[in-house]
Amino acid sequence: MATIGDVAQAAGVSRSTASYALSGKRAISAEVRRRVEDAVRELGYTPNAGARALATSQTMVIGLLAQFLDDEFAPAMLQYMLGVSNTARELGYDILLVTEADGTRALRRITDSRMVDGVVLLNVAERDERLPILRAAGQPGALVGLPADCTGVDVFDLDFEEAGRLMVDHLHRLGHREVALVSQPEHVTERGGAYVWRLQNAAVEAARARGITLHTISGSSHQPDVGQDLNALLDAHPGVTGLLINNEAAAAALPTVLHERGLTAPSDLSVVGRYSDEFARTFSLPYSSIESAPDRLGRMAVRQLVRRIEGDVAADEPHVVRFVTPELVDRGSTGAPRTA
Amino acid sequence: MATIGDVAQAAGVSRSTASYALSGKRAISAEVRRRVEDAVRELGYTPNAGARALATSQTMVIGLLAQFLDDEFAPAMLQYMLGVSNTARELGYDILLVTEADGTRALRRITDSRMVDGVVLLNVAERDERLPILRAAGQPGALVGLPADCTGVDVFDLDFEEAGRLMVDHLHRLGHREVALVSQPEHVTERGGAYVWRLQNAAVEAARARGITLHTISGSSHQPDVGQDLNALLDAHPGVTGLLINNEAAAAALPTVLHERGLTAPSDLSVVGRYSDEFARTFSLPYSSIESAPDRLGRMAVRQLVRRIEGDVAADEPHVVRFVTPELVDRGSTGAPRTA
DNA sequence: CCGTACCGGCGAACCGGTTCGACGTTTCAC
DNA sequence: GTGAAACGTCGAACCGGTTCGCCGGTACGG
Repeated sequence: MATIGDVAQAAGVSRSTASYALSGKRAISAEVRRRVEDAVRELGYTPNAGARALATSQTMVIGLLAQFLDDEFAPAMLQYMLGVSNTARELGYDILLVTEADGTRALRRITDSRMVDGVVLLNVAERDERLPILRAAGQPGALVGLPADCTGVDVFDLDFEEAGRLMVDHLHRLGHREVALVSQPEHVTERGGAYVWRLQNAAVEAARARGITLHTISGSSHQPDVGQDLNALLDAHPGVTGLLINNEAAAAALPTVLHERGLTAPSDLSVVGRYSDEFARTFSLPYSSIESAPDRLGRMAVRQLVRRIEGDVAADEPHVVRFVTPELVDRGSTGAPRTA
Repeated sequence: MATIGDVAQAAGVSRSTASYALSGKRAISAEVRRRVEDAVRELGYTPNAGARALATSQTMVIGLLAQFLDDEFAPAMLQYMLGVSNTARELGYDILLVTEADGTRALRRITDSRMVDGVVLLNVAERDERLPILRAAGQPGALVGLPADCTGVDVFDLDFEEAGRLMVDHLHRLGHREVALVSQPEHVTERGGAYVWRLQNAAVEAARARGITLHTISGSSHQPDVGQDLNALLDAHPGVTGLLINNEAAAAALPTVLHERGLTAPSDLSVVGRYSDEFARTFSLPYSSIESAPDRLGRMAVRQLVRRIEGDVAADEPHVVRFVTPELVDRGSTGAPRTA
């Protein structure tokens, strides 16, 4: 492999001059610049990433910590990862992917060894063990998901409270008076997936304010079971005319369940989900839903992270906690309740 | 951050001695080793990855090129990625994730700049543009997917020919005489997804050998459409008693289609799919299927790649092309044909 | 008793970049 | 005509590791 020394020699200049000619950080005569650029082309020179990282203490790599927890719906994670990865590349960064089960050890490893310039944490829990380590590392970090303590990091998440209200209000306006909310499995909540009860609490509150009945259950995240959960719910509350689904597995199972019970949306039952548009298209879920916008959140996180890395933002500028306003995508699965 | 110089100073030895004490590449007295290790602990020393890479020309990073093509079923890719990532970590390597649309440019970038010690290519096409670049790079590479030209790389793939035969034989043995195969969309095949027709050709051949009728169609990879494709198929060939599904989207859509037509498997129709067990569990697909073993393939690819990187295998040792023997997971969706 | 081998440690060079300070030439204002 | 500023280039130092060669001291065999 050609080094910058080879380039300099071929162009008949010193190494430093070659470096300046390529970086443009000092004035270089047009003639010399041309000779250097020719040499680069001819030798197929590409700077050695390790050497550059050592000299500049910048790696142009962002760490992506994706936590795949049991009982969580994996395909949804892919959307976030792609949003992060593609945006990073657009901004000139590569992605070091970490899927290690022990996220704390992994985070320590990549920050301590200076493999990355900053870190994106996905699937952040209420009290995420990775956060203290990230703060100690002194590297910028951006989160997708809302922890209890946001100091020192930039945080991005869907506004799940607003999502809960929106779901309830939507059905309330259509005339529904008894609805049910299916959440993620309890493991997820206990492990710190705060978004589950953020949405649920807001929905409960909105239902009370509107004076309508809201049943809440947590459905399994695996498939034979979640179908049974849904059936049990519908059996237990025959008066329910609307379903709110904050559980991807439940959403995916719902078409089959409704078929089996001979129900169709929206004539028999109104349904509102909460998942990404991509997810809806892949599985042809015909339900109106709150767009969870994973690619957008990943994109926002990386954008802000890169601003911090590159110092475009003053070090003392307060960190942001930004909530994406949920939008309801109408797929025609809601209407007036059946006039039982 | 502490450097090895700091460690050496704290331990009262030279930098080289500290290095040898940690690497064990030369004999060091127990006393000195203890002092060095204490200093490491005390200072929280972690070697700088860039510096080490520069000195050893080893980065301990593997490039993972995941190609997300339109009209291909994205969630399946995640399984491969996780197999690769987790195995790499077990072997001491980190993963540089590349999802760039232009895989050739990305591959050139990460190899030329020596960011990685080797590369895993996913979703390899019949004539993959990334291959010539990989060969020119002179870095070891492992592929998941079978290209036309395998020279210079290690290749791992499911034995799709055997899978096609297995599907046909299985239904033939049960007494079926007219079956249909649903493949991926034609875009996928045209773009070089050779596995589609590798399976199909073998299935056609096996059907001829057994003297049974096999209809073949290519279904859409998106959902509203693939359901229609399936309905059209069943309408056109009412004599079909068995369905072979080599198309994840079709498999996911099938339960709904069968419900709508009032059919159940296996009493009305026998069904054999081709997808991963993980996929089956996530979507509760109740069909017997050929296990596509994405995690296993990813694991095999990384294992072999690391062997090459670490020189455990002689440079001239022939490269391997290894086919995983498909296994049929019985989920009870096949039986004797209905005695129409 | 001497030569040799080995042990344990040190100093220096090297990996391949970037960047600072210096220095000789021009250019230009006064 | 002279001093200062700007321009273009170079040499050297540095980033933080690893590794090679060397050397003094000790053990050991002949």
